[in-house]
Amino acid sequence: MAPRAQARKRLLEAAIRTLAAEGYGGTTARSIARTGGFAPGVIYYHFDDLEDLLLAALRHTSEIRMACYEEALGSCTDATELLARLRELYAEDMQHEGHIDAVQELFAASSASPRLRAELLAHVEPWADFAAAAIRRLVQGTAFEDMAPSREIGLMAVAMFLGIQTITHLDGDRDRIESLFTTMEPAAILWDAFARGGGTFPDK
Amino acid sequence: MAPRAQARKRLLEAAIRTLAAEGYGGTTARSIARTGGFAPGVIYYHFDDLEDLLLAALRHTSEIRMACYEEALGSCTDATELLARLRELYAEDMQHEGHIDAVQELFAASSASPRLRAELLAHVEPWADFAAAAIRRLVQGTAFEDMAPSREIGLMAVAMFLGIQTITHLDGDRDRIESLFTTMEPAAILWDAFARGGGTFPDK
Amino acid sequence: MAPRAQARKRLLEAAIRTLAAEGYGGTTARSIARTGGFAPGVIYYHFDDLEDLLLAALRHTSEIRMACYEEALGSCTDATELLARLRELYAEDMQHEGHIDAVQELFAASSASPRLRAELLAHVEPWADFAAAAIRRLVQGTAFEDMAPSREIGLMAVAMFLGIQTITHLDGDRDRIESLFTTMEPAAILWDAFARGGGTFPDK
Amino acid sequence: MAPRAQARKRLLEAAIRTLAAEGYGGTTARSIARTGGFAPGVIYYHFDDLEDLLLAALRHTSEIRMACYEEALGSCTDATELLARLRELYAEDMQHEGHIDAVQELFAASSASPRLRAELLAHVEPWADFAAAAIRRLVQGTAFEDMAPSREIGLMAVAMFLGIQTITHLDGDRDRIESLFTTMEPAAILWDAFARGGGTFPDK
DNA sequence: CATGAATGAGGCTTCATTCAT
DNA sequence: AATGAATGAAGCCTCATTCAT
Repeated sequence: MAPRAQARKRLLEAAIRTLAAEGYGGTTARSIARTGGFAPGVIYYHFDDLEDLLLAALRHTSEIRMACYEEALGSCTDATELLARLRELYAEDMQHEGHIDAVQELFAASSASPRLRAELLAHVEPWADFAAAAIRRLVQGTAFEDMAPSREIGLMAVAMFLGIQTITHLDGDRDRIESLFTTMEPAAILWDAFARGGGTFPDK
Repeated sequence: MAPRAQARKRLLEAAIRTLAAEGYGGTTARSIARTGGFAPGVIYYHFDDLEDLLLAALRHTSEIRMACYEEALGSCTDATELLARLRELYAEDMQHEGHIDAVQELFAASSASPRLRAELLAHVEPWADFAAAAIRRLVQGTAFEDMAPSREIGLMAVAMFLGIQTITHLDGDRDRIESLFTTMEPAAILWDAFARGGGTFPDK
Repeated sequence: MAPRAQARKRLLEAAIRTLAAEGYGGTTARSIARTGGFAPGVIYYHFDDLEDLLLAALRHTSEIRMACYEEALGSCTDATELLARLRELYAEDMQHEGHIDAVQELFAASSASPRLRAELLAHVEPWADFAAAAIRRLVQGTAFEDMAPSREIGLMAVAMFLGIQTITHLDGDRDRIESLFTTMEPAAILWDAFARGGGTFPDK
Repeated sequence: MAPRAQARKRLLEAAIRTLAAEGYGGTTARSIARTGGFAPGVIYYHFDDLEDLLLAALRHTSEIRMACYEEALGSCTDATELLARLRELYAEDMQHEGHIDAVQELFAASSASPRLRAELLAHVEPWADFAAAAIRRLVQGTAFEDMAPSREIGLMAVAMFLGIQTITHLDGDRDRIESLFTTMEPAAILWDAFARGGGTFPDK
């Protein structure tokens, strides 16, 4: 790998790790450098500014995660299975360096930087589309098929994800999310029964 | 009103307005003082430090809004009506000095301050309970009555609210939220028909 | 005197003294603060920028000096006397905190700051006019009266002054200037004789 | 040409061009390298440090210009012609990569570096001598011959040149200099008439 | 109660310079 | 000979906070 690209990657990952560990407010040139074990000056050798580095880090991590999610959920038509896979993906996210926490911090900081805001907005769109597609697959063939204006529903799904993240962040209690997944399970089972029944509820 | 309390209130409101207008990053002792038309020093006369002021501002605004919401939604058992009232409340929120934007900024900043985090967490709980109660009223007497572990559902409602706020913040497009309310309308109508039918779907 | 104005004056004078002592390159927020015995932050309490402070210092010192020169030379019609008074003024300049050296440094730095450049240009104009007026008084009633397009001549006088400063700066040898004044003396005497002779050269 | 010497020359010229284009403040190792299309590191291969490069650049450009001036003015005994040739040389200077601007910037920076100051001083001397010689040729055979202590007059000529440069720099208006040359023309013509008359003024 | 001048720490960024390749 | 990544010091500026008035 070119030394240039390798160095950039080191910086991107130090930025992500710092965001996750210290929050946006604690993500300074110095703290990133400390995390990555390099001098603060290097940042400016590879990026125009801190904003530039953070933007690049956002793109870097978002691409990686989007690819994972697409592969894992791309062909899922079953609510129960969808839920199970989401649960796994989420657990995986939590272990990988804190990608999600980093992104969360960037959302939080968005009002500080127009460029960051624009970049985040550009990332929300594909995630909403992706969520909408997943939901469309679920709804297909049921009575709700025509009713769901899936664009808005996709956006709501992304919103819910963000909101849950935000709250989780507050107490650092990741089990809370486990408990939400558990809460959803019966609903997913019910849904699948309904959908398989051709869109009518099963007799109780 | 005691002059002391009046002065405090001036500070609290200046803090809220500054948070909404400049974001957390732009909320400094100086900018708050500029907004409120007083000297920066006053802040330290009434509060221990900036964190203290911000915490008090959070409590102040949250109490006021909670009272409004309780009065407006407290007795609502009808999904269509609930949606309509939420819509009104939201519009009202947007006009009142930016309470919501201010709170949003504080969520964003939460990772910077443990005390802030704790305070926000303490506010999420009652809002989740409140949302859960509203949902319980909706579900009562339907087939879903026993199924919904309403605590978690209440939390998801709050999460969704936060998430939608976050996204709205990104592009400043408040119409997007209007469009979500519109999206939900048919679902609310359908639900009411189902609920009034004693928990069975109406024949199509 | 208002504390505000007093503080500003302290800063202006510290800036002038630092410019004279350390040169433009050595005139940093820190060095100015060290010179004046205050914290670097104060500068930004009273001025927008370092540039702003330096501009204000230029105006401050230029006004003071212009007033002195006007008073001393305003009514001088005699070359010998003019020269003698210039000599005194110059000696005085050298003792007063280094106003001249400071201005010299700002000229030197002008290519670093468009605003500084504009300000200096605005100061050159009145000095050139002032020099032109002095020369016009000398020439009046002689054969050269109509010939001298005094605006340009005034500019040349200012240029010469600046250039001599620049060179003097190089070796710090102030006597060199004394020697120039001495060089000019016979020419001044000759001129006065010529002028008093109604514009014809005296017999040798 | 030895590759070594060729490389040095590239550096020298890049330094001159950068000084002229960006000013002393903008002349950094990086900006010089960018101008010349080489890596910043090369500078330290050929020179001890930046100061060393700048000093060498000063010598380089000064030698070249001095040779030009000597050739063009060396034998000129006529004020009118002297003026005309100076005008040409000056126009030529302006077109050649900005030698003059570069030197001007170095004068400006002189208080930052004792070595630079010494070097400039060493260059002023020969230029003053050169100017003195030119003036001596003009004065020869006139009534003023004995009066002019030409060393000081030479210095004043150099000073005036520098000062005019400084002022020109301020507004970037090169026509101003043209206008000064035009202003001097009648004086030169008058002088030549006087000198050719053997040192007495022509009858009017 | 309130003011506003002052402080000092710390943030971002640039730069001369070094050094492994 | 040349490259370009990396370093560490230092510059500008902002900010929470204090304190004399």
